[in-house]
Amino acid sequence: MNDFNEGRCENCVVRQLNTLNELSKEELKRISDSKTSKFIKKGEAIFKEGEKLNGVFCIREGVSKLSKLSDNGKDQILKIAAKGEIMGHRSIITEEKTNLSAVALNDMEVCFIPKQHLYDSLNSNISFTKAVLVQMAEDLKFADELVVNMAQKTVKQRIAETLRYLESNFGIDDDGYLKLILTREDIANIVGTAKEACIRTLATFKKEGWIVTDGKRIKIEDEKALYRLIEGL
Amino acid sequence: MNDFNEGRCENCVVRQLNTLNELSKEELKRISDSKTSKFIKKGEAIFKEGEKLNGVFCIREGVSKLSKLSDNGKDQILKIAAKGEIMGHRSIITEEKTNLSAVALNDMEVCFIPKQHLYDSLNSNISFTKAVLVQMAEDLKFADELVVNMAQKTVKQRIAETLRYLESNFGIDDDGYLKLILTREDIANIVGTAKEACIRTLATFKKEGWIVTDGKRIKIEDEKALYRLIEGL
DNA sequence: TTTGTAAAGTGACATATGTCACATAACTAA
DNA sequence: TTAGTTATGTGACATATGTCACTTTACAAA
Repeated sequence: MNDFNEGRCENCVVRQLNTLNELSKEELKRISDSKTSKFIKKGEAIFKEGEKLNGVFCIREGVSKLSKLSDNGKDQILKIAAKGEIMGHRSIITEEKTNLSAVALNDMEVCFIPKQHLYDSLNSNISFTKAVLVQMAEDLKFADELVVNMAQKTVKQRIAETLRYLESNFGIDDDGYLKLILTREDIANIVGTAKEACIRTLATFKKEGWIVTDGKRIKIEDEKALYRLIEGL
Repeated sequence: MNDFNEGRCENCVVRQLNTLNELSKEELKRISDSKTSKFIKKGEAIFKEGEKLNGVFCIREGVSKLSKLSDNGKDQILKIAAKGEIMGHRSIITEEKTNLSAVALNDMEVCFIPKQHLYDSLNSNISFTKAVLVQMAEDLKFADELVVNMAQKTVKQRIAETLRYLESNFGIDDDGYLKLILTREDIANIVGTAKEACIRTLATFKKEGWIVTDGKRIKIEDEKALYRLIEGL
């Protein structure tokens, strides 16, 4: 975590806040200058559950999964974070060890912001603090929905929902396939099922003509059908 | 929502913030004075999912369940809020309709704080804003854990976990029974299962000698066994 | 290319859980 | 108290899902 290279970061927190027009010019520069960036290879961890973080990470390039180990030894993916998103801020705010692990889903470049910078901003800039609060409130709403889905929906429905989520959040390539390519196991870990069940479910979706697959790649063919499945049954 | 009586409230937000030593005396008084309080009968709703709230509620007395309707028509209980806790702040912060319903589990007295008061404090008092942020970050961590439990644990484990939760958060009465008495259906709605499954699971716990029941009332007899179940299997 | 490893996929099977259809008990309001 | 309603409890059954034990395929490194 020490071999960070100096670098500028126009995305990340700064960009998010910029969007919100909340950070003063000076503050923006201060945070941006202080940032160092690091390259992470696909499959490598940025941080691990239980670690004490010294700052937050924001994503300059690439995608990361945020997951938590269950007592039964399985990994539950709670969020997929992409360019511009921050990771690790929750635990910095409560001043605890992090409750999640972050692992790169493809090659990444991340920026590191020492926690003191964050605390300084939280203490001095109320607009900044409010912006972080609003973000956290939205994350909480998302988590609430996730709980309901996990508790009440079938594996089929959750996988359909995940495909929809992947499409709307990460888009499709020129051939119409989901841009973000996950292993079947990762998909299983998102919906909280076994990889075999995930594979079989995708196979039935394919048989129904709702999706097309090509190796790991998935293309949604019948969005309507997936929607119907997600809601009714 | 209009028949609130004028009243003072020493608990609620004010008390929470007081504990944090964050609110200025004047601010404390301002919020406290502005508050009106209302009595809610067991089973009545304080607000319903999808409503636009004009402020937040804090609990002076009694307990409320916060739940969300799933597409399949079932109610998922996401949180049980007790004396001193605030409800509805998430949606006020993001300025959306509320995503949850709040229903009284017993007779309650709640205070209402108009949203403008909250906004004023959020805008002027950075310590207040930070305190709310920290609270929200903790809620988020709790939600993360809930997701993992829902996704990875069996109904048995989740029910055991719920009993432990009820004991540690609401305590036991003189006979050792859980103070907070819930219907089997409510417990089922907490763990996301059918009420029949809940009833049967409690029956096996009873048969194993881990709990004792008396009508709705439940007493934990063998805490260790429940712990073992929650973790391993 | 070869070879080794990780991922995808399949089949058989056990089991947990949901659903339906009731019976019974507990509570509530008149 | 009585009647009506709500909650508890039980049985039978269908099905979704997890687990284990493999085979096959894709991919990456030597």
